[in-house]
Amino acid sequence: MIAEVIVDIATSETDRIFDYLCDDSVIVGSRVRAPFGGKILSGFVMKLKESSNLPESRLKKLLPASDELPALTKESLWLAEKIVKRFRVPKALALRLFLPSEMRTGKVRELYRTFAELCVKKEEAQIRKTAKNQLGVLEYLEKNGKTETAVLNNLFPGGLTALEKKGYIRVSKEQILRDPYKTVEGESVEHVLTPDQSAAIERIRADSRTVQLLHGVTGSGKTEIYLNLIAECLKKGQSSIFLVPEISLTPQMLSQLRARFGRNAAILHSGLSAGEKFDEWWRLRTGEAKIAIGARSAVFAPLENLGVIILDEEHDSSYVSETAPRYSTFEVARVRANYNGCKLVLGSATPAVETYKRAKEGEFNLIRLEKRINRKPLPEIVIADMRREVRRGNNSPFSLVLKEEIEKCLESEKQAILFLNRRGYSQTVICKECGYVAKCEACDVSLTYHRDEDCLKCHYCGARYGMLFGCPECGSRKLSYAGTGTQRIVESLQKLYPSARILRMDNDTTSGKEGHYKILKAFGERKADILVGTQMIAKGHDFPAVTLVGILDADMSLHFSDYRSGERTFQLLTQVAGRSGRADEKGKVVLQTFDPENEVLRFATSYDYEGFYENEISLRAAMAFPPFSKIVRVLVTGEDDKKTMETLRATYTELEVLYQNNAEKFLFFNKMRSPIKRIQNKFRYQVLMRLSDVSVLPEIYDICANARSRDALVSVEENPSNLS
DNA sequence: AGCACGCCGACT
DNA sequence: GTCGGCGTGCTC
Repeated sequence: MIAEVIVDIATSETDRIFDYLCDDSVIVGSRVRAPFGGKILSGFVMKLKESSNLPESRLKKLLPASDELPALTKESLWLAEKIVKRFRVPKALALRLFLPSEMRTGKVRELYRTFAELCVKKEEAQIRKTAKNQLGVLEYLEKNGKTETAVLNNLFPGGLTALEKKGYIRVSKEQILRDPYKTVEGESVEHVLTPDQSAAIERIRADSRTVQLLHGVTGSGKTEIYLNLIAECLKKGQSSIFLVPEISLTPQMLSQLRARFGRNAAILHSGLSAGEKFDEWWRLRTGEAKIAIGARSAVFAPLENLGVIILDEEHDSSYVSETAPRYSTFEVARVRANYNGCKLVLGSATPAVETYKRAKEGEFNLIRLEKRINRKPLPEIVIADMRREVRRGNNSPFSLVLKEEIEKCLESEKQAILFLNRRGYSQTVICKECGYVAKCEACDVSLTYHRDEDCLKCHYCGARYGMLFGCPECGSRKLSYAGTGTQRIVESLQKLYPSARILRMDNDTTSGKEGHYKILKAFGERKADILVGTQMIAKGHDFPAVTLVGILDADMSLHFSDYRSGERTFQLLTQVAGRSGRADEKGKVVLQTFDPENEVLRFATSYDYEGFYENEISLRAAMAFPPFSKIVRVLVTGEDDKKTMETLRATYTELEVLYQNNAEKFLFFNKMRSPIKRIQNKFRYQVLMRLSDVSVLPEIYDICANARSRDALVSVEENPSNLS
């Protein structure tokens, strides 16, 4: 028997079939070990055949495989092929998406995990009193008996290895599936649907379209609808995928899911250990678990016979992969839904403009949930005009209204969240007296200040503008070139309220997910009165005692140099506002801005999505921004500036032919240096295009796949979220 | 992605 | 005269 194998090296050089001799125990879709160029690599069996074009003497034998069940299903192989075609990525790269990364990097050894147990009495062991970790291990084992080594290594680093060397401990492997949620107690919850929820489910069932969009305000009970749909599938023996933004897999959410579905659900999230992730994946593959819950990558869950796919918080930017293949979770989910003949249910309080447009045009079924379940009003949003504050001589980051509210909050022993809206690294110029923002004359997006060249640039057309020293509108010299950091906010806050307990959370200060979680937990336990942070505090956790949310600089994201900044701001503000007044107390939100007349802010304060959408879509149409066009960036990066430039030139020449033959499909076409010229020692050049017709996209991918060389990488991004 | 093979510059 | 740089090509 001959196996057609793709070796797990993601380069174009090795991206072809290699034939191997094998026996008939090998199955299509399984992972195998293959001798390749003097090394043993893992590979994927794509096909089996009787004979090869090569003489048998030149073929090598596959090593005996251990997979009794192939890692990849028929559907996985089919979907991988689709991804290869769509993004022109090496097959190995597409195939990797379907396996837990831990499986590939060799961190997981099959289905085993290791246990340690004492093989001598604790008294017999001779250990120095100072060896705390070794003593710790001994004590733990005496008390708890046989224990997983991972637990011990975590609690007493190093202790185990030392004891093992001395022979006091026996380590054994056991084939046990890890259950990461053993300790999570599920309290079973009553789930009676409201008439609105039942009606929504009925409408989803009755509609024949694949994609269903649930548009419902925060608290309208979307989650219950999802869970109901999933439960329905489970009853019929069908499987389901439930996709959520990574951040929303909070402990509360996990226990809720656990309570509802028990071991039928496999929950894939970044907090799991390598082994746990693998086992959850394996439970899905074997069919033991029929529900996959997780972030973006869970869309590749190895499930068969799907009954429904749910994509919650559909607008969330984490659903777009930022590394190749740059798939959109929505696109993959829809392809899978079509393959399985099942529904894809999108849900959001603030759908992406593009999604909403397609729903309104009838491509997706649009279902609105207007009422909140508990009938509680949404918190009141007050706009504070920061221009007036500056004119009155208040140069602090806090408006008078906000100060008053903070004082009230502290007096009544409630909690407050102050939200600093700093996005990314780019900075815009804003006049502190009239709210003027420097924009590109051609593109109508905010200009970005570049410190290195001391100029302003438009990231969409590459135009350069000189620095401003006074406001062109009002002549004021009070121009702000940078936002204020959380550090400074905390300092001035502490000065104002010396006795207040303040917590700070941002990317610079908190290391890793653990750190974030710890801070949120401390705040939830009311160990602080005020939490100051960036957008990472916008989502997730419920803080019942929070009655005030202050948005310090609503303008920062509004004037971010991106055509989606209005959309992002509306989504962000809606989300942040939802942090206030979660329990009985009525919440309040103070929104500080230099641009109080701004439409996006106006619509956000009245929770008017429809109004926001109509306004936004007409702006997009006027400027021919997506969804009325597609922005495509071809990025060329390489360590050698000259060679990178040469690759750019070659790529550009090819693309230019395409452009000239299809000029009517292009709204914009040009090459330029990237706004950030060098990242991680790699020089960056780009060809920026805006297409009115995407039919040339496959050719763009082709050109770029052929253009990449040993010296430079050529990648294609569609509607990139960040043009640096 | 590695690794071997191979052709030109700085040494013993 | 040799050692070693890394450009080019191959791996079933």
